[in-house]
Amino acid sequence: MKSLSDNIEDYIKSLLEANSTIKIQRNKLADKFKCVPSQINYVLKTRFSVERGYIIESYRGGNGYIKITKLSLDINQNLINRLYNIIGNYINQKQSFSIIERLFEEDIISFSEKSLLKTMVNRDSIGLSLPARDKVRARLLKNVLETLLREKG
Amino acid sequence: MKSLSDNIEDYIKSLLEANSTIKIQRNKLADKFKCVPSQINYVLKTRFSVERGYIIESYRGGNGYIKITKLSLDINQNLINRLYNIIGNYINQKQSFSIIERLFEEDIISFSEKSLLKTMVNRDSIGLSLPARDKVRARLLKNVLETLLREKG
DNA sequence: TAGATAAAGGTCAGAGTAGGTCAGAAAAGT
DNA sequence: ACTTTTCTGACCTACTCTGACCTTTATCTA
Repeated sequence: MKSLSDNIEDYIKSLLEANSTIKIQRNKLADKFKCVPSQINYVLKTRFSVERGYIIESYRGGNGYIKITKLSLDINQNLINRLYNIIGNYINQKQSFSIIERLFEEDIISFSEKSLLKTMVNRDSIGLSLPARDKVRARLLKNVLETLLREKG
Repeated sequence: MKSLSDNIEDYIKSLLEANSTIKIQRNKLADKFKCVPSQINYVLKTRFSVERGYIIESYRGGNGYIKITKLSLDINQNLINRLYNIIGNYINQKQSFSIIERLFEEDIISFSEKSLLKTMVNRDSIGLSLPARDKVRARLLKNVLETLLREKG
């Protein structure tokens, strides 16, 4: 059974299949899914983040809207560099999962590579307590991106 | 006389006969057997471990679930299991490289997966000093082997 | 035209829902 | 009696959803 958030996510993605940029109205969408408007913000925040390759812009006031753009980077090297720069000295599990998911969606890594990487940056695998864990994760992931640049760049 | 745990075990196994992957809800199941939810975790831990050929994944929050996968053990999986058991609580870089190399030679992982894994268990990627580094590496690698069991099973 | 009102969207705390962990009590073996 | 296994409950963590309150922009009206 899919959650409300999952359904809204699916709906937005289906819109993005026809067009890489779409405009939605928050209240209308909330109405369609019979939920509170801020639910839409929650979905955008958790599923359409920059790490996942989306840009969100919005405009308030009368005739306001939310614009969602799916970035499609043609040159992988650029994407890898960008992702690399998103990672600072620390990164949490959620963000790192988003980055790995992105690499998969852009065909830079295979499905099983995705699984392996997620396993590697998983908090239980690293097994340290914070903040050491987030620091190790950042290093692991940065090194992986470097390897990917060498291999697939 | 069968214990509660035995009964829950039997029930889960009967579900797994129809499908090698099932999703359950912890609270519902606990309800069905009139026990506390953590009893389910106990059963999963004692009867559905990796060593016994099962993989457990779960998701919290609304619409949360526990996913149980039964692995069909074949030759590769036996190898993976053996490698798994070789790894203790600590493993150094050299040993881990030979395990990864072995996985590659047995066609369990691809060339690029090999590169990624080596990057991950590399001492610079982990970046800690000994013995913490070898401990983290052991955990990482064990979890990777579990993932491989799930993926390539 | 300034000020009021309406019409968007944004933020954040907290309730709700679901699973995880761990120590210790209880029961079952030996 | 002692050891191992089972079972429970208290407390923890993760994800979802709502509602109250806030900001921005457009439009209407005195």
